[in-house]
Amino acid sequence: MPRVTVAYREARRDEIARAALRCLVRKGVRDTSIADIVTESGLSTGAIYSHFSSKAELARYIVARYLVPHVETLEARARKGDVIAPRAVLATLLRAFEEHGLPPSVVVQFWAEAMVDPDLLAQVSVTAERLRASLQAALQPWADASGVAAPAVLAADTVRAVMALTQGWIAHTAVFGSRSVNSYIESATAALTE
Amino acid sequence: MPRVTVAYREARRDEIARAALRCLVRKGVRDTSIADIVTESGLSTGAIYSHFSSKAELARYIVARYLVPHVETLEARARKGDVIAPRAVLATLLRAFEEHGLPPSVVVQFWAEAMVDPDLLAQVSVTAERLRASLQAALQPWADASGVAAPAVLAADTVRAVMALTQGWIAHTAVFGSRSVNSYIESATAALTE
DNA sequence: ACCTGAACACCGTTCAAGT
DNA sequence: ACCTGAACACCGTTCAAGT
Repeated sequence: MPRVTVAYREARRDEIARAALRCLVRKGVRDTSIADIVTESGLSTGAIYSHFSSKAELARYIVARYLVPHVETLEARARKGDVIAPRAVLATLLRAFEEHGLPPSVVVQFWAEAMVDPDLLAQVSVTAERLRASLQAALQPWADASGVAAPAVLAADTVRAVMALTQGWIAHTAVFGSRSVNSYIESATAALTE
Repeated sequence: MPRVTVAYREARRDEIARAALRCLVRKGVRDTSIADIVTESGLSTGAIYSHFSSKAELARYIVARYLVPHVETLEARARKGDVIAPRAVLATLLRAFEEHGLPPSVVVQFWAEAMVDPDLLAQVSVTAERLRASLQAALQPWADASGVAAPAVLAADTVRAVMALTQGWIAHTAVFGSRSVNSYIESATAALTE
């Protein structure tokens, strides 16, 4: 029987996760220790471990708690118009990402963590699948209007491409420094259409 | 005064780096310990530290030693033809990458390391700059033939786009599983040209 | 039930001692 | 000069003891 309410527990988890996220943004995933999170949150080691079974589970919680709202914002934006072209979806996706607080460098570090933590990879995959399904729905009118034989296949392939292009922008921005969304889309288009 | 030749020293560094790379591919960057490299190489902790000042310097050496040859192979391929379109450069780049042994998941992990190790970021930047300059030279004939007012600017922008598209393929493959080079290029083109 | 903080196993790195 | 491996500071995690 819980002595505190579920809401209290969730608030406490959130408090820890927010403190952890501030550390991650400041110091990076590898260089953030439990001791850092203890200092940042003002709690003790044991308190953190009574809410999360491990550092890895805390990372998974952060992905679920702070990346999913990002995805929801992106979903909402992608559905604002009616017939939306893939370029517009990509631009919306990248601009929404730019405006949100999560730095590309942190996203790349979570990808790397997922390469080494199967549970985190599963978490990332679930989040990505939600985004994928939603973007595909947003692109369906465009695919239908394209007059192609199999518009569902076109929409599915196009969404994967949009997601890969988003990842390209994130990785490029993280490694080589900030890059304008417009010039990325324009030069990628020029490169592919020759 | 060195008791052994420079060549011997370099061979020893290589021996350690190769053992380390086998560990990285098998266990991931974060989960490879010095103890693992000691076991894999058959040397002692001290022997490794008498050749590399830290684990970070070993990582930098691996990037310089095993990524630069990749880059050289890509450079060579990119220059095989005469007037090469960006799509062909991208396809060559991705296919060369596919055929070489370095898994995309390891590349993503090195990006993440670079986010947290300024010296490694500098190393990655130097390697990338070499590749960039070489690909730009390979694309110059195409840019000149395009009849645009500033072909040098077009070539420079296009190369950045090709590199970002390559990073997109690497990140997408690492996170969502293996993806065919052709379908990636085709669906990205379809997405951008609407 | 939730929390504390000392204790534990393990990590990267150092260094006195060998050859 | 190169190498050994015990020693050190620090990491993530556990757990007996408090409230």
